[in-house]
Amino acid sequence: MARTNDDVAAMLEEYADLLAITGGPDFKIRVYQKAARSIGAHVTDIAGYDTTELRQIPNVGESIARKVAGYLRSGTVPQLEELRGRIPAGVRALTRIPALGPKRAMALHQRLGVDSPESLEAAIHAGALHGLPGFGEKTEENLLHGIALLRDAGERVHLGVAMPLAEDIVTALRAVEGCHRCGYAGSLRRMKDTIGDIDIVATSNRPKVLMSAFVALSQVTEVILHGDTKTSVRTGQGLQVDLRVVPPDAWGAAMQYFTGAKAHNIRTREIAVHRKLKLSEYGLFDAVTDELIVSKTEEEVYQRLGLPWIPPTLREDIGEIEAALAGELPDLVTEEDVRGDLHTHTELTDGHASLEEMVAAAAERGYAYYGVTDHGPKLYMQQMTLDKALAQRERVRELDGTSGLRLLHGVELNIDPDGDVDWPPDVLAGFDVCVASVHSHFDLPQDRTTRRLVRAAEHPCVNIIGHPSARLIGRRPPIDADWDEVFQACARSGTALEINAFPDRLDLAAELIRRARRYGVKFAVDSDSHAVGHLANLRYGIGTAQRGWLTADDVINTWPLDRLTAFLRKKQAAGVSRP
DNA sequence: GCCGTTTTCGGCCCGACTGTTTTCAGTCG
Repeated sequence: MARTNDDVAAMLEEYADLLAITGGPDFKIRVYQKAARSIGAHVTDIAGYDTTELRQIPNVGESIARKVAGYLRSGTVPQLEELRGRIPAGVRALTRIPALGPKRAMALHQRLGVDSPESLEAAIHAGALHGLPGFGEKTEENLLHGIALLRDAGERVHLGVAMPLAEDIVTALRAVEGCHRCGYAGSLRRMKDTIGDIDIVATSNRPKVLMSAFVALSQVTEVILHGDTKTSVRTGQGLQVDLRVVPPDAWGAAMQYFTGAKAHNIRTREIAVHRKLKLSEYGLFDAVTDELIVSKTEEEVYQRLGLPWIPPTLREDIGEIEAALAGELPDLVTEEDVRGDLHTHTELTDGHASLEEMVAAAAERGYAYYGVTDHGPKLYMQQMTLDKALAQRERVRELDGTSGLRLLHGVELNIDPDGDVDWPPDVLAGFDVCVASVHSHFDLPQDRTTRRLVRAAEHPCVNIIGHPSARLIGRRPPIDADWDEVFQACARSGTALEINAFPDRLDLAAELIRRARRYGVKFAVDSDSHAVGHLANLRYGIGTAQRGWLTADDVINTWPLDRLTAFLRKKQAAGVSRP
């Protein structure tokens, strides 16, 4: 079930879209978009807020507060209903066609009665657009292409798809003659869990050479636009890749410009304007004389705006500007802080490598400790038994300490629909670490799912709730729980929440991490590796932890071993009663 | 419609590319 805030944000976005289609003033459209973002990013649920409370939220003033309060009460907003009455829903859908915006969507609707992508396609084939001002032959062609693209929707891809592709392209471009620097920016650098397109920034004094090399890459199947400083292509899997080339001295300004979410960039450019400056991808300039002030590094750009450097993973305009101004940016956890992995598998259950191979790979990564957590017996297809687990424990103890790596023998338990787990407490007490996860029954009603997770968290032997929402990005929605209640149970019982680093999970998601953190919950960033190559996925989990504003102190597997083991044992020692 | 170390009124981010234009509007990121 969508949270109230997301529901209200969607309502305000629709209002902004309909304003744009009806030709409303730009500043008004922007304000509704800004209010939608602020409410979407607001950490507490606004259900039950009155207008006074609503107005405390940035970009929510008298008028929007009144609309939202009315919406919370009655589920409707008269002004929105009025616009909906004038603009069929399909006209808003038209603006999702690439290269067709609100202005021309409205023109098509008014002049031809077009009210959906399907009716636009029919109108083009019928020749109805001939003679319509602003719609030439080439435009018709582009619109048909856009409709086709929309139809077999190039879905957003997860980090595990986008990152390797971006790294390949960056590597190829760095080898091109005249390329000074090259890197990826955009949502990929912000480590967003899904990526709509890839932004690449390069510096060179000979941009044309780079552009030619770019469009000639083997991954490229279509050139969308091809200019001297900006070129966009589409890859075989339908992903758009943009390359921007700027002069070598503009590297910092360009990376700043192309990394931030749009909202973050608007904020930084507004700050520039207030200081009589102008910020673009070429640098920070004096607004009056147009004289260049800084451009070489991101640090310089932020510094001249009166801000500390803001880590890419925070650049969403969800409070990082305010935190930066107040000197309260979190000291984010990094991959270097991580001392071990606490959720991994071997071929004893569904892993693809032996215990020895996994341990060697973990040692290679320089970990201080490493948890082996094969599945418990309740996941029947894995055929786990207590004897097998105990035999594995003996082997783990033999390997412990070799290559300087302390091994923890653990288990990934299955949380059943009632919140119970595989083995009785006396068996579980023998494990060094217990992860417990949901693997089935994903669509229970909210109250049952909440109780299920709360009971698992309160179990005296469960240390970590694995992939807590059980989502699979693009394939399975998160389970529906009252997360605030779950987070409180975790904080109360000393149970950590996992940030599962598998790129199609990234679970918990950043928004829920930010909410959980407010209750004082601790986290474990784990790879859930089923093969040696998966250990490196941890970086995606760290990116997600950063997007959740976590510091190393929030993440138990950055702690020294003695602090970690104290945390893992504390529950049982405290004798938390079995629910 | 919102906001304020420039302001309670008067502002509101910036630049590239395309297509249809003869200098610019629309769209995008």
